[in-house]
Amino acid sequence: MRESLRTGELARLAGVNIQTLRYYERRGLLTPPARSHGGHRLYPRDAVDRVRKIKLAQRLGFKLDEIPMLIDVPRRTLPRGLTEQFEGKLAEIDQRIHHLQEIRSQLLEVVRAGCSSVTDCRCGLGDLLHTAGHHAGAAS
Amino acid sequence: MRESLRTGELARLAGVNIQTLRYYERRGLLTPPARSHGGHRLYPRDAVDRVRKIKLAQRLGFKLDEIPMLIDVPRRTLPRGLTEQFEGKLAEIDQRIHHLQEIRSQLLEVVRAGCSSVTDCRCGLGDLLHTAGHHAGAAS
DNA sequence: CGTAACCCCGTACCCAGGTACCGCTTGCAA
DNA sequence: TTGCAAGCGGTACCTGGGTACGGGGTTACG
Repeated sequence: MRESLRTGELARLAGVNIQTLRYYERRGLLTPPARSHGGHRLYPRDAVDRVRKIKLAQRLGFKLDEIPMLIDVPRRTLPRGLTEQFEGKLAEIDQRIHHLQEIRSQLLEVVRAGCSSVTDCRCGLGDLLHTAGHHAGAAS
Repeated sequence: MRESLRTGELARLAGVNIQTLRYYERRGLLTPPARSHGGHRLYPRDAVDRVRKIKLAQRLGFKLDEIPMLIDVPRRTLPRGLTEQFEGKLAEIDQRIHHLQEIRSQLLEVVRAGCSSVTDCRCGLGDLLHTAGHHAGAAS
């Protein structure tokens, strides 16, 4: 087992696309690795870990730009804000859920009103969607 | 009251940016309006309605590309699929809510474990986020 | 007729998170 | 030594919904 990984190996092990690794490097999420004398990237083995952590943080809803703050913790600059990061994100997610639920209930209202026919439409929102059709013959 | 609106007036009345109107026109959401002899757009008054309907459909979670199918109902081609459109979108929204809820519960787990300190971290997911810090001294 | 405000068009840019293509090297094996 | 996959860098493109800029033409009002 070599002590360094090449792009393709890292990509396979971490479950991402090769291009993605280069993209992360451009974005500053991965430090530029050593190179072979031919210029090929030679990743340390724990790069797998790092990429997986990135992916995990992503699945938890963090944006790429937010991730370094989470995982580049120097173990000394003790991040008092770490829990706050998570709590903030939690609040963010809650808000998004809430927003979607509002949309959901409005949609449900439309569906329940059952405006399957445009000429026989009696739901409030759906009505709004059709008024021009009903009232403005020469529209557009 | 003139019977046609200029771009800026329509934009103000419908609550969108002027550029947005041109963008909608490019996207086929607004039919190209008449022009003054100098080339300025002259929108019919009911264009306000149309733009507002577009915005409403958008708030209900529809993409711009999906909106013409909803509001360009010729009142004759009776859209058997109209309710289906809404139901489909509802299912889509439900799925997104569900996905966010999964994220939420994982985040909650992390927060509850309270890994405010990296050296005193005992949560499962948070642990994953820190293992490199704990175990791989020379990482990155 | 002057001039301010408005509008024209095309193009480029923004966010996020990648993906694809190109022509050229490198590494490794037979 | 040659063959060829895999990797290289750079750039362009994708989705989605716009926004901004620049350099000009038009309109309305006085």
